[in-house]
Amino acid sequence: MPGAEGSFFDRVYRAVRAIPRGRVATYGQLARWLGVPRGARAVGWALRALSPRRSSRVPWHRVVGAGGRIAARAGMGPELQRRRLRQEGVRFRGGCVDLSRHGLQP
DNA sequence: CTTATGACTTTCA
DNA sequence: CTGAAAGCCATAA
Repeated sequence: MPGAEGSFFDRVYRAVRAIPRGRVATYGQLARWLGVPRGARAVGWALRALSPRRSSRVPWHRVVGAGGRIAARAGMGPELQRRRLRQEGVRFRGGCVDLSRHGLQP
């Protein structure tokens, strides 16, 4: 466990911050990592509540949906997230991230 | 305390 | 492969 201290939000942020550069994690995996196998939505909630100030220290772009699908909000996210991930050397297959290559545990 | 919402996931048709 | 439905968690009102 990455640290069961603090609020759920803090735990989520800490977990996201712990994602190494060039790798991505899915909501479900983060939830499982936090001890809540079915709390994927809650993780998304925490990321949605991220402020621009906090986002600077939380690599939210490294969090994707199941199968490497981009789940960011339509309008602001998908493109920016894809661009940032590619900037970190993440390979894309179609419109999805190659989890077999950049998954949390390859 | 109850209801509604959402950057999700899985299953079935 | 695409689409719809149900399930589960935390937060806000």
